[in-house]
Amino acid sequence: MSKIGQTSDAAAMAGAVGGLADAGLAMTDPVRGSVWITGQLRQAILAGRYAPGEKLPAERQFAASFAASRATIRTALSRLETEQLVTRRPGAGTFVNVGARAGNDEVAELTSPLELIEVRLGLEPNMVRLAVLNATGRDIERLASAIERMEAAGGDSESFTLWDEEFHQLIAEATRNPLMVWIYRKINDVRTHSQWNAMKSKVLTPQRIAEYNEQHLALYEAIRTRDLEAAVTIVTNHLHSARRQLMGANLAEAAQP
Amino acid sequence: MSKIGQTSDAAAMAGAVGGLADAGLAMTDPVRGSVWITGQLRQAILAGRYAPGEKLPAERQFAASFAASRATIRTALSRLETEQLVTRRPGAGTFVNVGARAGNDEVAELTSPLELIEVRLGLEPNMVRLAVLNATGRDIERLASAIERMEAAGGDSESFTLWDEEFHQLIAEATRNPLMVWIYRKINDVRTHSQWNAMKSKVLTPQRIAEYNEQHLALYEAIRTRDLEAAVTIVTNHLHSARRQLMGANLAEAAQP
DNA sequence: CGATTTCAAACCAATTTTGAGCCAATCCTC
DNA sequence: GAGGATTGGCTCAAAATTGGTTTGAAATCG
Repeated sequence: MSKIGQTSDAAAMAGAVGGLADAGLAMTDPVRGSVWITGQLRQAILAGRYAPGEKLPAERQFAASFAASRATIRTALSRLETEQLVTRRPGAGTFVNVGARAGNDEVAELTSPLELIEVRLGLEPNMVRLAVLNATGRDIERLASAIERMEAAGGDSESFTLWDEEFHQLIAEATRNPLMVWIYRKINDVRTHSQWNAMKSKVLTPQRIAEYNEQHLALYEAIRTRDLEAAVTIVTNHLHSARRQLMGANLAEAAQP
Repeated sequence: MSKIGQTSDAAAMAGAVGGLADAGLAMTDPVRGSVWITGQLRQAILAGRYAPGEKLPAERQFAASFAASRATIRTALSRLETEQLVTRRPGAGTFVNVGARAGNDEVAELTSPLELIEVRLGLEPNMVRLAVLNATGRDIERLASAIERMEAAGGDSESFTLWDEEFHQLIAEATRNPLMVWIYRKINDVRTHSQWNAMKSKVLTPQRIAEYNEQHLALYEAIRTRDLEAAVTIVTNHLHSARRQLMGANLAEAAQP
């Protein structure tokens, strides 16, 4: 089940990085046959692109979309029917079976670290802004105690990850905005589930952890003193550098297969 | 304000990577038949857009809103009646059953319209940015067909609300970012929830609907032509004006208890 | 070459959708 | 209370759509 999701992610990332090279080469396409189409549709269904019970587009429409013949589409759909993923009713259409849905956790699996950063980049500066404006004294106290614990903790990547997650959640709560808190809980979900973990050991060097801790401390100070501009700047810079490092790690990893 | 401009270089790289993930560019929309309409209405009821006991719009009006025949609407409503979600009384109308509310969504209940706007202000400009960079041809097509439906639909608040929600969700999907899609689904939940509905009739005047439609059209054009700056500007202005109007309505309401 | 797959076109049968019209119950205004 | 407007309930036949199937040629690959 989830095995497929993982492979698709890996394929997507590999394709993303490798694609930069063969962007202009346009070599022979990797088998755009019925098996490939089967995979595409299976992934689309599992990813929730088509909801359970939903009616899929008609075979003729798929044929046009995939630039394939209807017969090819039919063999692909037949496989999915064999896998109990869809049900076909003559005259009516093809429907996604109810058992074939992607749960909430699948979103976490499907989201790449880079995509995560992109979302955070839009969200966190604003979040910090709201935190500076709306944080209560109690919120600041909690942040302070979190900072204390940070300084007490060792520089290992494991405890850093845990602490980092909590720190961000506290900031989210400091906005006093229920929706923001909910969203950030989801983001933390993704953060822990995503392939970030795979390269965590490579990215989170002790030196870098120390650097991040400095930034966190500065951010806390900015929030405490209600220095809006500084807080936003710190977060923005932090995320930008994080993304830069992330992409660097991605490329480095893909360069030596 | 120049915050967005700074990210342009990095954004371009993100676009390059994300753009390659559209190997499934030949993906098609789910079919908009009676099953789809059933799902839309079911979700609307479960999300609380229509309060228990509330009277739904007439079948003929739904037919206009969904651009479908009345018979199609009737089969959809019949299914909802079978699910005990609604009750139909000849000559009177269709009413939401009292037990039809889904599990109380705390977040949607607790989030005020103003808090919602605050989150959207942080999220949507970035979302649109990613949409401009990553949207596939298929995404643009879907937006185009949505725009067509907008122009075909009447200016009533009912069909506007339905359409507006779909339009924003399409933009979220155009980012090709699973996390973004997930988050925006939640935002739409909150958006359509009760508190906003209470003042919907006051805020959504026909004139304002026309104004919003213009902005939506402009946004679509900006996305289609990949005009990043224009798209971000439109969204930002839109949200700011929405926020202004919202606070105005809030104040007016609070002024006369 | 031979085997497999893909393609294109056509037709069938099941199903859905549509459009029109009319009825009866209910609601609203005068 | 009377009358007009609105609403859901219902019928019916034509049109459109959809999966199922066949056939034969073309393309692909070992």
